[in-house]
Amino acid sequence: MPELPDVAGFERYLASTSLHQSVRRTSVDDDRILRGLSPSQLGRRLKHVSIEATRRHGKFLFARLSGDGHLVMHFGMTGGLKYYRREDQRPRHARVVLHFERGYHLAYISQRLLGQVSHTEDPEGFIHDNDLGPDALDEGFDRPAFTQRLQGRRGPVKSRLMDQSLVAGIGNIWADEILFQCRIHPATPVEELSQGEIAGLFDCMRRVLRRGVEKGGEMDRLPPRFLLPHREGDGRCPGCGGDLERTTVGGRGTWFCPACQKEPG
DNA sequence: TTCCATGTTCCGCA
DNA sequence: TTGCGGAACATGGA
Repeated sequence: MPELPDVAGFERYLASTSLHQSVRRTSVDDDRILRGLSPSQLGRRLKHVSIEATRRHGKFLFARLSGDGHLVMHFGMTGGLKYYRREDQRPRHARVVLHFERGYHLAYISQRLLGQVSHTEDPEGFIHDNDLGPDALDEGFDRPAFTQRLQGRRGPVKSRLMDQSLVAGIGNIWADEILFQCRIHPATPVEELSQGEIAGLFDCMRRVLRRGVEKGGEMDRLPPRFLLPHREGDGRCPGCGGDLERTTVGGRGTWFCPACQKEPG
């Protein structure tokens, strides 16, 4: 689930449940989820410390600590957060759990272990070191900046949209939605897009992701004119009513409307 | 049983 | 040297 809209939902969830609560202890269920620090190092970082603020960049979620630095979370292909009271409410695949002084718990969930939990002193440095482009919804990110970052790039537009070093936050699901709303075929080579199409793509990206964030990433709450509710549903294009098609672009399963999104060339 | 999955990284090739 | 495509990774559901 976790692309930009979902992680934005996790950020709100984290901020509404877990701020300003001192951590009594931390448990790590599977240390393969940790990057660059051991379970005991994480435990020391978090002991008697609270989360004071949250921040998201692309698919990464940062939690600023009252001690030093920030807790960093990435959710891989499956994952999320759950705040709970009783131990029998502990979710399956909880890999890291913060146990708060007042008796509540916050679980970081990652079924396939493709996510990561780490620590950084400096989110800006972390973003740079991980070669992340600007967040797709960053206020300061605009059409000219997007166009410039696309300059000289090649390959299917969908693959470039999912390239985190170009723009951070878009994954396989929302890339399909953006391209559908923009009426661009996902396999279109990015070097074949006109300036106007690139500008339109940027606008679609912002509009679609903002709507996704509003809905907290929940597909069934999206407007019916969106592609996402139809790909697992009736399989029909909400624009023309024709059958949606599934293909592979850049090795990833891709849904599109063959009538509305014209084949390149 | 086999295939597929909303992500990232690493390796080979152009 | 740089950038792109595909495989690998780990787990579980259809």
